[in-house]
Amino acid sequence: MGTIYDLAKKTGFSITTVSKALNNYKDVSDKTRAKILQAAAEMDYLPNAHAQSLSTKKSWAIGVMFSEANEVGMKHPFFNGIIESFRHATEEQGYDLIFASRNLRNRDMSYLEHFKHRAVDGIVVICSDRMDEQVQELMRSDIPIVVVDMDSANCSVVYSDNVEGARLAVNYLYELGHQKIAHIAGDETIDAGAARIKGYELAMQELNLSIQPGYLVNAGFFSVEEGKQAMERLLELDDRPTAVFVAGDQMAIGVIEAIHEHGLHVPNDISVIGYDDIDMIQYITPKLTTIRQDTDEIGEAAAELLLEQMTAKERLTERRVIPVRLVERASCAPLEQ
Amino acid sequence: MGTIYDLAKKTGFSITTVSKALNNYKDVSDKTRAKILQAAAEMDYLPNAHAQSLSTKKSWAIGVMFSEANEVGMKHPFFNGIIESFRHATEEQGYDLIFASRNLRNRDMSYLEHFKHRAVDGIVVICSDRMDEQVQELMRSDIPIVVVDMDSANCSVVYSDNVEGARLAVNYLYELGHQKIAHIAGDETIDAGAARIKGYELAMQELNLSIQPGYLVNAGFFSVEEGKQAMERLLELDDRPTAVFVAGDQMAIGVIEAIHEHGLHVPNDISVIGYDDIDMIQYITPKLTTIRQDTDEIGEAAAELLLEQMTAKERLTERRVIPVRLVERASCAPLEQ
DNA sequence: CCTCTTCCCGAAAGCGCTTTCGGTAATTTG
DNA sequence: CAAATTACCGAAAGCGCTTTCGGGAAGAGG
Repeated sequence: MGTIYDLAKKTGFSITTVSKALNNYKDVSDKTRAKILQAAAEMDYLPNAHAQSLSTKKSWAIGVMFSEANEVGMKHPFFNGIIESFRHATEEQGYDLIFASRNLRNRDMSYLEHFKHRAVDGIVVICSDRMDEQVQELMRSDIPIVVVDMDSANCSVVYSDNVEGARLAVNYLYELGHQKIAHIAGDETIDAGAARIKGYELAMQELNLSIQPGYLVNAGFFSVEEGKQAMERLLELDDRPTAVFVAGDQMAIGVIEAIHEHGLHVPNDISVIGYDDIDMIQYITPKLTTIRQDTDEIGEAAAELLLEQMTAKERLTERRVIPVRLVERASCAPLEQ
Repeated sequence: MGTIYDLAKKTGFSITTVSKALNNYKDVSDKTRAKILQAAAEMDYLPNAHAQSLSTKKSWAIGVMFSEANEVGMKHPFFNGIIESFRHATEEQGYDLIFASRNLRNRDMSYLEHFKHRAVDGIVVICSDRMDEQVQELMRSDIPIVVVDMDSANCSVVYSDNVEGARLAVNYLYELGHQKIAHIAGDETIDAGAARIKGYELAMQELNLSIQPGYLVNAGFFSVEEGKQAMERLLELDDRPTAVFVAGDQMAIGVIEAIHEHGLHVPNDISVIGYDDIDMIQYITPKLTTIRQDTDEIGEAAAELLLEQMTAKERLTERRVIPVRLVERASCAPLEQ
């Protein structure tokens, strides 16, 4: 591989000139640039990123923080889709993603510390837990940062229009004739969960529908199992809902399972609508009607906001709300009188 | 944050001593070490990773290469599970993962070049395409490397016992009374696909069953759609199989869909067994019986082999074959005469 | 009391690269 | 043809850290 010193020796120029030739400075003649470039090609020269970063104070690396909370890590299809599109968008600009471990050779440190240690140019947080002290710390720091799927006043954020999504769902069910509409919700400590609850309540109010006791049930952290348990609570009610809006597709899967186990039919007995539009719901029975979050768009927006912030020297706090839409499949049916 | 120079100034020692104190050298007294450590804590000192790497020639970073081939990227649940467990295992040793983009500031370079540029300590390749020139180049290089889900003579590899897995599947179907067993296969250019074909043929032979014409159908690259199409070809046969072993769960989903659309029932009319055991197949109807690949184990083994190789200075070429097991669910039934 | 260890510490070189600044040679201008 | 630009190149400092090596001070041994 070799260094610029080797290149200098080989071509007879100084390392200064070599470096300039490599970096397209204008004060080096075409002839010498050509010589140097050729020599570089011949010896497979590659600049050392660490040396570059050290002297330019730019690392071309973006740190990503995933929530470890629910042990989902990079397995969750929704967050996955986002990070994948985020990666594509930043990669085009020449950035690499680095997933930081939290221990630096035994001594464990915070994410912020680790990212400072690595001297990343920016950070993306993909994690729904606003209570996480680590996330708070990141948001307080002065490193360019963008937060996904969570709101915050003091840094750039991008998330889906959850209120509107919930409204779409409720209105859709209403148009099918349903009035007894329940909501199986995500935990309120998670922004997405809270916003969907808000949208649900708003929509019900707008339609002059009252939310019956027990119709709003907290199902925690979006897992299949929690969804199932929540639905079982609804099924125990004397006055059962005829339709239920579920705050996440995974939960919705559990919901359908619970309904089936009760000997009831989806959608004939109970209509179910989910949230997210993860791939797998096209293959369950019945195919799930849901509110689609555009992970591509979210990832791209996040990349855009972060890049913006890395070039601007000051802290920006733009908020980008990505539209959602309803995807009609087979899990909702008109209410039969 | 500050540098060791600041620390030196603050404590009155030389940067040499500061560095030594920070790195637990034994030739610095407890008293001065304590002073330096405290000063470091007070000013939130963090070592600069680039400077460290530059002088130690160790970056504590592992490059990961994903297949971009089928546009799955990090979305595929199987590879995802692997990378997640790999990450956990390497993180414990203090390594960070870096997902390299392939363009360095406009000029696009190969993965190998990029990894050299970044001076990673090792590489993990999670990608099934052995024909990919980029992968070949990586394997030929002298950077420590481990390859997942693919075989190779000249670097460390880890993959599932695909031959045995196929055998398990076929034997299971045979024990249920099936004799007309078809195989919807992955492409032979992919090692996993080829090995499962081999296992299928071997098992059939061991059972003295003949593979009828048309019973071995190539379904390409493991997608739902391709699985569906392959099954449609089987359904057109005069002498239909009573059971089919499908080389991947996603394909199996398509297979089941095709069968249902033909007005037939799984498993009563046709038994289906998949491969992988991805999460979602527990939620389709019927729940898919499958051969489980242990992604946790695979990821850990990969980490282990890579770490081994990074400490050993020479090239190791260990091969680790991870056992698989059959997970019985509801998509296979005894053959009724 | 002198010599030999042992214990601490620091000077300096080096890792590979960027960038400022100044200087010489070539070119243009009037 | 003299003066003023312009074009091209290199010395040197700096980025933040590690590590070798040598030397002084203190303690141990005779």
